[in-house]
Amino acid sequence: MAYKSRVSDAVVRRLPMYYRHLRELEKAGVVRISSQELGERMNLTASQIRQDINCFGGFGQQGYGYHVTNLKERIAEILGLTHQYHVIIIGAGNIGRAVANYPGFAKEGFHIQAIFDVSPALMGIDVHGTLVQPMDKLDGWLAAHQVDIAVLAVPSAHAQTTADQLVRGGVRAIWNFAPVDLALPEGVAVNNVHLSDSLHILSYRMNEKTLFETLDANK
Amino acid sequence: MAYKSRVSDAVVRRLPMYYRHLRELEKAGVVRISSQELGERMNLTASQIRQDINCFGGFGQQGYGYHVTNLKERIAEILGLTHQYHVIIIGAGNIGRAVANYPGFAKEGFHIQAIFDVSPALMGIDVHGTLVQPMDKLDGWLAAHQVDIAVLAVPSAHAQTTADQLVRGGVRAIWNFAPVDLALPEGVAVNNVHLSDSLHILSYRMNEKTLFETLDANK
DNA sequence: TAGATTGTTAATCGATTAACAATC
DNA sequence: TAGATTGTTAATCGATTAACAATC
Repeated sequence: MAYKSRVSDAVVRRLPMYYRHLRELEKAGVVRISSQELGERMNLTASQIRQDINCFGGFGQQGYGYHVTNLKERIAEILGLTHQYHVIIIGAGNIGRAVANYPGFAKEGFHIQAIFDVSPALMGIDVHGTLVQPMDKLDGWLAAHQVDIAVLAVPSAHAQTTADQLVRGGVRAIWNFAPVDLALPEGVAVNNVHLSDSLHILSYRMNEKTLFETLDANK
Repeated sequence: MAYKSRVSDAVVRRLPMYYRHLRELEKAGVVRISSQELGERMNLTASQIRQDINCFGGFGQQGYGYHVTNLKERIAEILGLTHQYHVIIIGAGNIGRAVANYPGFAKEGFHIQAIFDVSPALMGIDVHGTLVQPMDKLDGWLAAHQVDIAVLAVPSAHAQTTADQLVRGGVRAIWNFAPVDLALPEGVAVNNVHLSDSLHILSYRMNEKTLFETLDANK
């Protein structure tokens, strides 16, 4: 049977935010925090924070609140940040290279093992200590190495076929930067970074007020 | 009084998706489409599509459906993509440069006018036809030019202060790539691209099943 | 006209908030 | 112990889905 997530997307999207704030609090030397205080900091209700955390277990203590470091560690586990991951990057364009050069990844357990591209001009170029390989080496690489995560940073026209290739090769998760909604089999995780969608949302928000003034006037 | 959005975030987040699919359909020569067909394509219910679209007006026709090009144009207007925008980039690191080099932006009306960075090593470097300027030129630039959108691609430690500086300089919208939740006054739009949050969500999803097997076992 | 499909109202479902007993 | 704050159940709110009359 298809695996059905037990935690709503709304909650999952907040998890990295909790992790970020807890790390900051820990860094600032805060030892304990109540759902009330954390809520004020994060612009959430205390109730929501307690509900969210209790999807995974009771990590707090009545009368005391939450131990910052402990809760941070629990959320790191929940997010899978206590594991190590083998990562490959498909596409050595601007985005692929920016991801490869992102300093925090290796520290968090995401280790870039290889980077592939079609363009002959980029062949053999050194990207953050990894040499760009031609795409026709991809199948061979997948056969020879265990790859956990593939960063998909290819033009949209090739995104789905490349994703299929990655899935056949045993990749467990795809971090997709192509402006496309991929169709993937059950069991392969995906998360999208749709940059142009994000810019369009920004553009919507900065124009919303004017938009409705116009729409209302034309009624 | 503070401006309260009339359209829920859930709807706004779907708008760029509609736009993307309608552009593809138009390109494929599809002239008309029903909410039913569009829903199958986008994995949404026909009902939801009609509800979403009717937040902004009745763009369909009973018995016919929606005219693809017309609906695409209406959504482009809603998203503010029929305007031209003056954009500056703060931070000429990997992300700032990747954004600057993104080919689609100018075509969609987002025109990069200037790029700033603190690092002396990057001064005067040409990024996609624009010379990197030192940060102390930013205030002067903002005083002399009308800037609609700032791309904020600086280290998190400087994100809030830089954002404040941009707001003082009259910037109307911030596209934020720093892993920080900015505090901004009413009337300044923001949208975040939290790359590490996105990766953490991917990591969560690929581990969720195992996670709950462990959590359940420990009960 | 008859058939199709929208726009819109009503019903349902799920997420958020409130309340409070449990307990540290 | 008394005070504080969680974990959890119940109430509310909002988003999604279903239904159907309007109409092209």
